Amino acid sequence: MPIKEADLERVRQLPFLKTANDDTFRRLIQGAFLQRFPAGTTLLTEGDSVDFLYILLDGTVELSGTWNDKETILALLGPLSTFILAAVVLDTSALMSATTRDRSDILMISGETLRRVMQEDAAFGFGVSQELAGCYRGLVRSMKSQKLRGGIERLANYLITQRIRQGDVETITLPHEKRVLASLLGMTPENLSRAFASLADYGVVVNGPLVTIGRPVVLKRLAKPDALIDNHTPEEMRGGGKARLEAWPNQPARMTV
Amino acid sequence: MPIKEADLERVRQLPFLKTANDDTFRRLIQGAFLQRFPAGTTLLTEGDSVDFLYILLDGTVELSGTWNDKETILALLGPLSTFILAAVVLDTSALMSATTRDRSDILMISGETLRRVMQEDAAFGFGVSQELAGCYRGLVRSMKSQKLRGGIERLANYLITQRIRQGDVETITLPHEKRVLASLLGMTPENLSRAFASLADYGVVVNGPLVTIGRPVVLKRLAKPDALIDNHTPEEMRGGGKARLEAWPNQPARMTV
DNA sequence: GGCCAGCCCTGACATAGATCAAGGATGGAA
DNA sequence: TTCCATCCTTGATCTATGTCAGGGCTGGCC
Repeated sequence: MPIKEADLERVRQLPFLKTANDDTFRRLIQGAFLQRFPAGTTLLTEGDSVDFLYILLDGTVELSGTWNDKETILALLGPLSTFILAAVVLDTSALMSATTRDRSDILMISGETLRRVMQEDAAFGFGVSQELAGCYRGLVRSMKSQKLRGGIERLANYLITQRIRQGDVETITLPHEKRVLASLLGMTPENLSRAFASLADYGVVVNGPLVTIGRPVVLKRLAKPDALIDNHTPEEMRGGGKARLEAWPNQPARMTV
Repeated sequence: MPIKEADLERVRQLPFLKTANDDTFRRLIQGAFLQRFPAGTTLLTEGDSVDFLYILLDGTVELSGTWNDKETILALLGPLSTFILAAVVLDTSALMSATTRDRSDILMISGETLRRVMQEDAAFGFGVSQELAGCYRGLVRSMKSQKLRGGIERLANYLITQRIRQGDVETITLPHEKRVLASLLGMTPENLSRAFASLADYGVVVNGPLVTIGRPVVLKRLAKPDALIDNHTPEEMRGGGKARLEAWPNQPARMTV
């Protein structure tokens, strides 16, 4: 699948590639290729050695981990997300599996090339560091959410985050199946159902994938959102450019825990 | 407190400083200073803006997060650990609080200088990326442990990890108070106590901070340790040098979840 | 020695969350 | 249309974990 010029333009705007010089960028995409995967494709299984950096241009990718026949979703990525960067930088095997959840267009960049050019283009290397730092901070937030909050509180905060990211609308659309959301939030589908049911007392009405937040203030009083856990950054992340916009440098709508 | 030559030597051996050129290193330590803190000092509260990179030369530091009057310990660091690197790289505020747990010697490096030299010395920048990637992977491991295992299993794996790091001895010494360990493992002190009690059936005998693992094989059958969650890297990390040694590039004995 | 604070353990109890089982809604395929 | 698979919900039940209260042990200090 040929790489379209428009795609290159989009990729070039990624924070960690924006700082790269033209030669670096050229070398990175030289050996890169774009591939379209159907939904449900396993791109990578945990433990696999990693040869490519993946950049999701379109679609959805799920990052998951397993142990003892149990599985949990660690992140859900939307377009213009980078993944398994850490494994590539360390030239080691992946700790998470990556699976497409929708049909997805993915740009794959040689890991070896990436490591090489990082050591020659300091500005690019700095960009990669920033990206990694953002990923790290995203995980810290997830971890705090997981260890400090109960299931209902995690859900309430998820809804509030979605509401902001979808533009302060009254009715949001859940971007994923409920059982997927449940795993992301660290609970069973049954418990997610019950959690939604308890939120009825707080003005939350569920209708399939549509969730109406009737009394945001009341919900907020329950959720107690916190800038040091919940990343309420709306849409304008890409564009601001240099601004610190903190963690998750390139995270669009759907991500979170 | 003057920086001793021996300390500089040790710091210079940190993986992410080893790759730096001499000029970079000189510039980093130029404005750096070494400070000794008593136990229980809060170095940084979550939400604070971060001006320095901290390098723990001696002692113990706890990284914690809070929400809604609850607190949880996210990591315990021993000598030659770097912390809040991510916040420094992004020039943003800290997501975790940092507190000394023993008397600690800490080297503080100007964050601004760090960011500047990263953009001039690509090899150093690459080292920082590797360090960040290692931290990220450490957190992924913690997250998987937290979401996929129950409390007893987390404890069992913690003990197995400690046993390996302390040199495959029969009796290990818990490096921290039990209530601290409980928080790190994501449970209450009461539950940790009970978890230890249930491990008696698996040959674990507790005597204050001394834990004897009588039947490691039996314990292992319960714990089901997994290379993609538990980092069983023993001591020789520092020294191997270039080897990928994977995550947590500079993590000595006490760390884990 | 006697006192006190901090840490740890234990039991009783309450709550959150998981599991099991059943049934309803939806949507695609025959 | 009918059939079937998938997803979601709900109730009953069980398990894990948190909470509260009591008490023992230790070590510092008067």
